[in-house]
Amino acid sequence: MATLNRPGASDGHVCGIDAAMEVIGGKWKVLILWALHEQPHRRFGELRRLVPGITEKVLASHLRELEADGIVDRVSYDEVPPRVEYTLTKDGIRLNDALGPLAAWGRERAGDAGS
Amino acid sequence: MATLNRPGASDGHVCGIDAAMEVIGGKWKVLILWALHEQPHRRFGELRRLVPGITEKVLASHLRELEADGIVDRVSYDEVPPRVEYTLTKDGIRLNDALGPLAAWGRERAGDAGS
DNA sequence: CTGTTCGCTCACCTCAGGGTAACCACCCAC
DNA sequence: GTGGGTGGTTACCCTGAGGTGAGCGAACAG
Repeated sequence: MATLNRPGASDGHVCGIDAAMEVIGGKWKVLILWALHEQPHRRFGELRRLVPGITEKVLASHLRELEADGIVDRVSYDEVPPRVEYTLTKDGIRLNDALGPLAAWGRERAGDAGS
Repeated sequence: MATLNRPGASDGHVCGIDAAMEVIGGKWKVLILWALHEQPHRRFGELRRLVPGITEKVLASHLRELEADGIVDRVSYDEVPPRVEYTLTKDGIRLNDALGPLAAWGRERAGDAGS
């Protein structure tokens, strides 16, 4: 509905999708989201193992961005050795929900040739 | 469940989302998709105008990638001046459908502060 | 004859996101 | 004391997606 060619869109986005794309635009973001979706309350090291190939730096920075975007919640326990847990916020859960159909589409076309 | 930590995923993807992300990963892909969704059968120049800020080179390459991925259909009429029309394929339409919830999520959090 | 439209293509350059790797403070097991 | 585990941080480098600008070949307006 003409969301695209409406010049007065709020904050530079022409439709909701690129607002979402800004959040999940990182290379590993969706994988982190997915890992967190399957098993909430993961720790840093667990996440690193769950997302094979990611480096600590990138995992940390992505986690920070997701936290800043209100997608994940970071809880650090003041123990020793230091323990930090990451969870999805309500917004993050809804984001993952919204990602569901997209995942289904991708899986469908990966399995089926997509005729 | 456990799609993530399953090492034997088909072609390098751990879940359907990153398969989808490969398709819509370009900076302007979703905008093109969205423009095509709102009004099918757009021409190159129209698309360029509909997606403000994109350059010809990038539009052309993104269009080519989308075509290679079976998302858009390219029909070139052998007239003069040359005319080319782009349409969404059935797969593209379903992709846009799958993008719907994501767009809703983005719009919701753009408008609402996300409490 | 010049300029413009149309749908690109080519060569070049920039820049930010991501990769590499070392390091930190702390504690426990050996 | 040494090594390993915790959860990071910092510095540097590097690749590739994307931006810039020009041109092309035909027709048509002026």
